[in-house]
Amino acid sequence: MSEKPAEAVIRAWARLTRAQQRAQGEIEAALKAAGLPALAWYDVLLETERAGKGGLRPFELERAMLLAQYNLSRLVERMASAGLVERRPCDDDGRGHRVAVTDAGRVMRRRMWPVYAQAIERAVGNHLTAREAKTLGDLLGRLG
Amino acid sequence: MSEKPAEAVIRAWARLTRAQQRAQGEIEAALKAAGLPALAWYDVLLETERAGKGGLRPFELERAMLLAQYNLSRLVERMASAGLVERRPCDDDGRGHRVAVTDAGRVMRRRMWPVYAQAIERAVGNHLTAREAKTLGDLLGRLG
DNA sequence: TGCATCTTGATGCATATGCATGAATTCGTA
DNA sequence: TACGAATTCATGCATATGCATCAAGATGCA
Repeated sequence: MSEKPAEAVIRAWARLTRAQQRAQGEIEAALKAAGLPALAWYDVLLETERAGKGGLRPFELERAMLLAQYNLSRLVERMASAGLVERRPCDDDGRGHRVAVTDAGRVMRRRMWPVYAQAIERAVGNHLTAREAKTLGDLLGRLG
Repeated sequence: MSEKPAEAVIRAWARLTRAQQRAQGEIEAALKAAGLPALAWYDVLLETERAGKGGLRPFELERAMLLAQYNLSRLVERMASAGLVERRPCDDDGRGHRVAVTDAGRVMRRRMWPVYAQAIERAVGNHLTAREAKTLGDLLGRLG
């Protein structure tokens, strides 16, 4: 394994990056145009909502979001001072804490979703049939 | 058009981002581990080599790389002071200039390629059959 | 031609990221 | 239990990015 990549692999990689950059660019622009926070904030809100009442540990968020530790630490800090999440002491581990979404955070996520969803549709859905979208998702899942 | 995205579309988008981040992370790490410059530098070197003798205009690079204008301006500046590209006055347009690769730049790109190629294979090729890689590339091309 | 407008590119300033490291706590194990 | 190693998270400092704006040259058109 890990020899020279075939042409098709190189092309797939090049287009993967390009497609992602383009789509993300459009989506971020749509959010910003609507006066909403960036995508990363949405992801934190979603993960913390999914985690339920007790929230989750920063290192869990870090893995879920593929974010560097220091990066996540500061993201949470900014979101906390914006009132969208809160840090709570962690009973069973004195080193860390838990990050939980606030009511304002839940409201914000609901406000973001329609804009986000429409942008996804424009950037991705519009270019593919339903069948293609499924195939694409499956293939990308293999890389995950 | 542009209504609510289907589940498959949302999943495709989520995995697109995740797969790209993961692959890019691995590839950047491989380059860094080899003491080589980042991916963006490779792209500039490749584009300027492709452009041939006269190089190309910053705004062309900007579009080819989906990079913001100020961002590209500074990237070129750093690469120029590293001796990998050079800025030349532009005959037919006094506002701008041309960016051309230097010999050192060509050498650097050749040095980067084996590391880059192997990282692509590991991050992408290893997970897909040849047929799948082609399908993935085609589908991603539709988003471009 | 003359002047408003657009294009091209750079840059000051605020913000975000990367890197190295530190501080607190827990874990593994002798 | 005791203590070195590992985990969790924050932070100072350097670098990179985003935003607004500026300067200089091209372009269009009255």
